[in-house]
Amino acid sequence: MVRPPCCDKEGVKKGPWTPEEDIILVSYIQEHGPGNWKAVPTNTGLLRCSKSCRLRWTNYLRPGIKRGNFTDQEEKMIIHLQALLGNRWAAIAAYLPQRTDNDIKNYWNTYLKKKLKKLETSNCSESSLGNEFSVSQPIARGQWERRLQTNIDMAKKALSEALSQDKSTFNEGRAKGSIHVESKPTATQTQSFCYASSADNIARLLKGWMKNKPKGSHSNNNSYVTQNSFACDNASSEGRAKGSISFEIDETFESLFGYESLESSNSDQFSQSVSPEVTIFQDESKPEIGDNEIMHFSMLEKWLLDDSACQEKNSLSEINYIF
DNA sequence: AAGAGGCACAACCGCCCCGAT
DNA sequence: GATCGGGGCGGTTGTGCCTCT
Repeated sequence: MVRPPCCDKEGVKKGPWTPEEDIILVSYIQEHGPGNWKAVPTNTGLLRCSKSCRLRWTNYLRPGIKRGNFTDQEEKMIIHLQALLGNRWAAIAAYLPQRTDNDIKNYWNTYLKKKLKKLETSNCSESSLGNEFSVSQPIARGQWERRLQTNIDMAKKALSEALSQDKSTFNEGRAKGSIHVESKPTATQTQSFCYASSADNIARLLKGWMKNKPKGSHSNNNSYVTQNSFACDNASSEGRAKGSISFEIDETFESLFGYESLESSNSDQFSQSVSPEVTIFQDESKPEIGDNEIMHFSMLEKWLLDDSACQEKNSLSEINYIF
């Protein structure tokens, strides 16, 4: 028996999300928390299927997401982890806080895969890419995996400990679903911060949208797209002068979400500034990461990078394992 | 200036897993 | 234990932008 689609094909809107839709979705999630996606289109009036709503949230609207501009370290981690784990993007994303599996997947498919293939073909001439990737000693794959597993086990253990502590300290104020907080902010604190963090993402989208808008889009026109806005704004948000348009939008969102300033909308700053006090969304963005977990991930990352430093020469042989 | 081709990325599709009943 | 449904995941597609000729 063929399973029916998650929603009716008719009356379901497809294609790029509009800022208006984003706002509706975020507002709803602010109020009800993520989860129960089936109910989202019904309760919000969005003409989107539940799955589309979930993806939009998890990949783009969720707070604390960093987009574009992969660093060298991240790139190396992706290469290592892909060699280790294969195309298990969700697993890889778990090691790269603030990155989504979709983002990593896209980055791999559009850039890294080609880069590595180039490397592979040019590798005959050895060291064509400096010392970054070259084949010399065969890697002790089993050892590598054992070390990874050990760290994963440690992380899991830390997580379960953290969670058990949470349960003892966290109480009824919790919304349904997967939401939980580590410390217990006041309702006002939580509420306003959640708005801020999500509004932040949307504001960045809108700013990017407004940049593109003069090309002929109107506010009621659905032809606009929101892509690239994060990357652009991450790069440009700091030290940016307030133009009239962005200022208007800021004001709009300030009034709409009660958010003080959107000008500090750098993801890194965001995560740094909030990491000790985890909000429901912060937590939801990486459900399995607690403070201890973060510590272990940092450790793991350090280990990966340290390891990459001494084993980069071997990475191609790992990569060849995949190709 | 215009068209072709490539690139980047958001979003969709279909399968699978897992918890609830 | 079987069935159902929601959600997660990976693969793929569609589309706008950019660069080259």
